[in-house]
Amino acid sequence: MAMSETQTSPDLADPTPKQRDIAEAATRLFMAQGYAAVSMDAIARAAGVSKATLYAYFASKDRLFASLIGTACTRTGTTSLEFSEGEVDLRGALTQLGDRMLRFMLEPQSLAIYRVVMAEAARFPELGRAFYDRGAGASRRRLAAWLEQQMQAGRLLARDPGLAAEQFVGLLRTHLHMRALLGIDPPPSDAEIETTVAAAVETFLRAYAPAA
Amino acid sequence: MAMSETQTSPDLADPTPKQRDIAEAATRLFMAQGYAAVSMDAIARAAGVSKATLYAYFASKDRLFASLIGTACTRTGTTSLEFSEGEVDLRGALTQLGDRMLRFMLEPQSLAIYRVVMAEAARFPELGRAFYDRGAGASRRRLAAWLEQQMQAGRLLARDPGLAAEQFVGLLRTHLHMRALLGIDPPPSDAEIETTVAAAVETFLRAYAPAA
DNA sequence: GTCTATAGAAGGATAGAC
DNA sequence: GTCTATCCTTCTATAGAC
Repeated sequence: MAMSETQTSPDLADPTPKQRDIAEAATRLFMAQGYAAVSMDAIARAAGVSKATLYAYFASKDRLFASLIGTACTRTGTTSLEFSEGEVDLRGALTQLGDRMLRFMLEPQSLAIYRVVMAEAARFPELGRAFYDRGAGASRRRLAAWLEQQMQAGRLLARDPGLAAEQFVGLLRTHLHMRALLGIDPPPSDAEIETTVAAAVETFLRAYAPAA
Repeated sequence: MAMSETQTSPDLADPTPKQRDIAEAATRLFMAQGYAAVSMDAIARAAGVSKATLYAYFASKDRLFASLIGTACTRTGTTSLEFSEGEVDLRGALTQLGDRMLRFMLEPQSLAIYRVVMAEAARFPELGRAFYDRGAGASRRRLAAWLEQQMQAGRLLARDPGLAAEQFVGLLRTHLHMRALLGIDPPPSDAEIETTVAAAVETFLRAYAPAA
């Protein structure tokens, strides 16, 4: 539980096939069921190895979980958002950006990692930080920088770009997202997503567009 | 696990002292640690009763959890939001409303229940529904109805009031909320909250205020 | 490195005394 | 109704054979 740094962590950069099997099975199970509900037995079974092999690669359940979820945070953090440079159709750019971000947030993978990190952030504080810094926080930084460019170019009103970025994301993250997180209804349709994005862009532009 | 409805559930409307002790202890533990991480032993110990007594009141761990968290959803769902009637200082009303909603969302209790319901919604689907219907969904309905009144009175542009309500809440739920959920930093200061609310109201009004 | 087998602790749930 | 004591299962982790 102390998560000491002395033990060998497997080199996930160059995994053996078994390491890959273990990592994939364990990640899938942890994301679906959370930390406490998944046993090392279940992981070993799902990975097709024995528990002894599992423990040969990962010193403990704690470290296995922290390592895998941390890695998952990094992987999902690298969502490539493309920010148009130079002269820009602002509405089009925001729509494309919003569409990409919202679809990403609604992916089962994203929802699962969000759920599990939130649930375990108290027990694994470094996961909360990793998730934020590599995920939402990183997106915020990049979006804020891009919005600041647009502000300096006079295409948006000069406001706090960080706050503007958060507001844009907030406008995207309507109850569509919450309901998906809660597993209340089937995945939203393309039409619902497009409606939400268009409305977010519309509101954002009405608030941030310079007076014509 | 099947959560059948045949078993006696304790009457939580008129609880004995022991029922109260059990309910309080178990709710606190479940909210802090999640379903799987809390043992019936731990609950019995925290409540000052034996496990047998625990099982005299609740047929299983499943039912104990579902009953308590469902109750907690109902309790927190009844956040009294006051909606000003008649002629209204719209900015003032929205600011007051936003302040109240954001502070409520940032309360440790609210964050804890949000986390645990998200984490367990797959195993306890009725909890996801209860949480939404009695919490965010109910607020949305009431806020949407109030916004619709304002729209009909000509104080706001006529738009989809449900979407407008979600956007207002989305503007409030910035990274302040996410960081609090992830336990990343200490509770936000009054100043941070007020800034966030003021910015949300400003953006919302710029988008929804009729042309002067 | 990988397995089978198992130790030792903790889990949910119950029997039986009072 | 409440307790103590216990059953059986499952858990994490490891020893020892190959």
